[in-house]
Amino acid sequence: MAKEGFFEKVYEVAKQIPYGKVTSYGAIARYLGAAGSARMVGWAMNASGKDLEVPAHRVVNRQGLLTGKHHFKGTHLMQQLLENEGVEVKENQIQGFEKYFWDPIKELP
DNA sequence: TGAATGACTTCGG
DNA sequence: CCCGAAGCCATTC
Repeated sequence: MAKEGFFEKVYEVAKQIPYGKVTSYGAIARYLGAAGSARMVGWAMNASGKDLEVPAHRVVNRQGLLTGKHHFKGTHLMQQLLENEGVEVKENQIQGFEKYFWDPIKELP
């Protein structure tokens, strides 16, 4: 089995995302020290949904676009989850993304 | 061992 | 301003 060190870190950060907040793959990757490995963050999310319960719906790309939505169970499940948390989303894109953006590098120690 | 993939990001035309 | 291509790193076949 492969090492889950990287994934484990991603899970930790994703779980620490506060309610009604969102972050980007690049931000998490950079926080983990793996700047440039933004794809791996998404990869970790893919694995997270299989075993752990990680709020992957709170993780979006740099544009605040729900790119990972295509990998969710439902079509609008990810969007509904965000809206349920008070995040305004339209056309798979978060409205006022900067307002809901939560940077682990700035928020987490 | 090497090649391919991927829920991103950035630069160039 | 909009679209396309390359780069990145870790995991998987």
